[in-house]
Amino acid sequence: MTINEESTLSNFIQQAINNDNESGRFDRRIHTRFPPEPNGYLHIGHAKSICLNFGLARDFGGLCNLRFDDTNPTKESVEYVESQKEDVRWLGFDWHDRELYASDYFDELYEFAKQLVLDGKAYVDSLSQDEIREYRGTLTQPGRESPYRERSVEENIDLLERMKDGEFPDGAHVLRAKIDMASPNINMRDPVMYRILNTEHHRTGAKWRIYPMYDFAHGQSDSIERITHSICTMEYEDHRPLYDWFLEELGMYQPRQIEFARLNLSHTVLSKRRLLRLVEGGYVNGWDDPRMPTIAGFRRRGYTPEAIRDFCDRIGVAKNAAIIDIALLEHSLRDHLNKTAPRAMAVIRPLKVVITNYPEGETDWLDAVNNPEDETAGTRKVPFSRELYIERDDFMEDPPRRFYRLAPGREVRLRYGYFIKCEEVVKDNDGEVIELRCTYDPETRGGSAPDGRRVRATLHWVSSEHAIDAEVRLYDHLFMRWNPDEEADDGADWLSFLNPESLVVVEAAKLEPSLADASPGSRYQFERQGYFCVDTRDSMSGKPIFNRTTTLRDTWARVQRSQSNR
RNA sequence: UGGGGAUUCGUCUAGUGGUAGGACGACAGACUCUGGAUCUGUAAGCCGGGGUUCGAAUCCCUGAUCCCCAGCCA
Repeated sequence: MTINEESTLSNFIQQAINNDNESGRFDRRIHTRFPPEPNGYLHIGHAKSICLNFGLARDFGGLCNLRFDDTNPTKESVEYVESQKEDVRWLGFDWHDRELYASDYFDELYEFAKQLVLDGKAYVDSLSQDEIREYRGTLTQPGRESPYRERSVEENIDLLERMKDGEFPDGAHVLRAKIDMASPNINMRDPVMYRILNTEHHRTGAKWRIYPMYDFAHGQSDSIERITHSICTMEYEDHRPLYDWFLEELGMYQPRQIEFARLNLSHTVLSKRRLLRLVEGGYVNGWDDPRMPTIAGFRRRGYTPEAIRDFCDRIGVAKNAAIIDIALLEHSLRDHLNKTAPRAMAVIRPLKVVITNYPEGETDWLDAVNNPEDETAGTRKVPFSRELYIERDDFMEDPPRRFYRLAPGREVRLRYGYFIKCEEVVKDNDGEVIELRCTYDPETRGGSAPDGRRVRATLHWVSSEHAIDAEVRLYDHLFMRWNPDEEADDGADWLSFLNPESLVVVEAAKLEPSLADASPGSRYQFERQGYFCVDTRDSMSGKPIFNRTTTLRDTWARVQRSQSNR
């Protein structure tokens, strides 16, 4: 896949690394890490970080660790660890033997904490949670020092050990760094290093009763792993002075933290809280619902890792809050699927067509190209017979200007088949068109006329006798709004912007018979309609279910839109 | 007069004192047995105001707007 060399080679993080290489700051060594907290499913925003961190390591000939930031056992689980590993792997990245955990360093971290206490740089605070908040001050007012701030080293060590040994209930004490309660940066106002959590950890079991906070664990973990560039999102910029402070006070090797803007995607939400609400509120069917912006959701929807990686390369890396048009993701998707997905014919909303001059009971097996973008994909046979289905949308009794599909008296081509002409329209008592009676030209077999006659349209079709039935799930954007997070003028909230048509189920689509044994997860282009994949969860042999990954670009739809706007 | 960060086509993004470029999207056309793909072209931008300079997106001053921070979450 071609990547945009220009943009991938000129983002500010690459420049920073180049500078560090020139100055020899890290001995020209590059070592990054992707540090998810195993408390949920990875989403497209994480994909940006994964591609960035693993990509940098790849491009600069360095390494990238997978490190789980598992410092809060109340929210984390092995299930999440497993799903996150699967997602990183699926995206195409390999951490080799460096599957690491912040919890691997709990012993060392505890020793670091004791060292700071011994140095008079940390103390045990026994204020309640509310009191600590009160003492912290506000954004505009400095905080006040805790009455416990000047406890003796001996008392602090004693209390800390007893905290570790499980002598106290949750919240009784915390260990705090002694920095500056008047700092304009709230993170420096004696931040909490350890809190008591009488909870078992998914990896360390019942060993610990106290767990380190992010700020006390992350930098030291980076340092222990000899990370050179610790890349994180903008909200951690205010934490960088603290990151550096711990490492300096501890006299440890110091990586460089660099912040970039997290990804926002149009027509969806990416905050963990909102994603969780969608799942728990039943607005979608689980974390891997094909409408979810999770890696698992995209995978089930039929997206390819190549498409997501290409997207991450295209969006660039910068520091300003941006909302990327989801159309860009869809562009990367179509770009890859166009080259790789075999074509097939499927009629989603069938309209019966009888070829009146075609012999009854006869079947003609026609040659169809599997992928015009890939000669090696070969050809297949599709059956033609007297009774067919075409798409309802491909016929109009009273066609408007620029509609050049089938209409009474008009001739069109059936793809890889024959030219047919509509002779008669059959309706039911309600005036609904239920059948078309057409004639075919035997001379046009394969799709071209010996007399050089041309037709304006080519339609997809299936033979009714040979077609297989399938359920088709038509997915669309989850939200109707560019930015659902932005409150509406009338105060309506983000959930009210859910797209009621984000999933439309069609029970009885008609597929060409070659699709009968399509395996779960396999992707196709249904010609003239879009890319579809066999659902990996609900599809069963004999009763296939296809998910629409995305539509094809639709010029006719655009024409219709511009006509109705007039 | 709390701290931190940001602002370049509709949306992203390059630019590092010397012709504002690319991508997506939009529009127009060519081609086409997918109204797909492909190809060609068009429109579209430096947050505002001052200043420095032969020359400013870039340097200086000033203002505006947006984002993040007051978890014993990460």
